[in-house]
Amino acid sequence: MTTTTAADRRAHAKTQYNAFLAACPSQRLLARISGKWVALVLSALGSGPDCDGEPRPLRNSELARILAGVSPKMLSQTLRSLERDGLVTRTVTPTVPVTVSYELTDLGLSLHRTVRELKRWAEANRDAVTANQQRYDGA
Amino acid sequence: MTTTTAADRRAHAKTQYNAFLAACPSQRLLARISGKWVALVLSALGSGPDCDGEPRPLRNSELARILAGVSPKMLSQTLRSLERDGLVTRTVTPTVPVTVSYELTDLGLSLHRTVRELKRWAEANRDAVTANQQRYDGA
DNA sequence: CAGCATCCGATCGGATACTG
DNA sequence: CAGTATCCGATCGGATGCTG
Repeated sequence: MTTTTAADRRAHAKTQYNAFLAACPSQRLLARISGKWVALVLSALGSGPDCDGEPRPLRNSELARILAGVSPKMLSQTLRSLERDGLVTRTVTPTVPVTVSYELTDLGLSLHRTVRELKRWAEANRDAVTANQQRYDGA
Repeated sequence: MTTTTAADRRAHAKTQYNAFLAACPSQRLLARISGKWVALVLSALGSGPDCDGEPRPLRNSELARILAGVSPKMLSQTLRSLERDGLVTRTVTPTVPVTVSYELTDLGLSLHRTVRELKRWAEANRDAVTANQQRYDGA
């Protein structure tokens, strides 16, 4: 009985596909930037504390202030994953108490520019999307 | 006792910030495209079944085949949210059994182009990021 | 000041089974 | 064929408390 069921085939396809997805750069990138705070951190570091200036390094506490609602845990977690990917650098200055500052790398800067494109799309089409949603919900 | 604690202030800031985030177009956009299948659906509809052609409408089952590992639930859910946002159209042809096809709207097409930029960044920098991660993990 | 550990609720996504 | 409903595990993100 070589009954290969549809479920079997799907299971196999899924395994294959998961492997593909895991290697897929687009998926990895999306996973990277889709965190709740990632884009905001990139934005803060890439546009300065007022979100409309030049890139410049920021201290942990400055970031915490700019990203008003962030918990220490998520800020830390976000920054470490960005550091791991080589998108930001972490610099420790051994003052008392210690000072830590974060800065975009060139790689991070280039991603920031790309993300800004997305942001522009969002700003340009926000109203259209909202209108579509309301039309859809009303129908 | 007007002891406004740091926690109080943070709670307030958080409420404010959550409201801001909810309205923030960037956040909404990220929430939109960061679903596991959203980018893949956009990509399939925007580049044809071989992911390297012209945009063209696809049937539900075609999408299911292209996105090999997707469950019916997530495919449906993803498509409906995209439809709600006015990024895809859903067309029902009353054959027997019914035929449903999905197609990018102009809005969806413009988002697809933006997402492709991200994808290009990912492909161009995948190796650099992977190398950074390995260096980080080894250290 | 910076960051980690723990606990917990909310949400996401998958498996399965069922309807028009 | 297309879509829905339910259940469940995994993950995400927040709150709190503690360390160097």
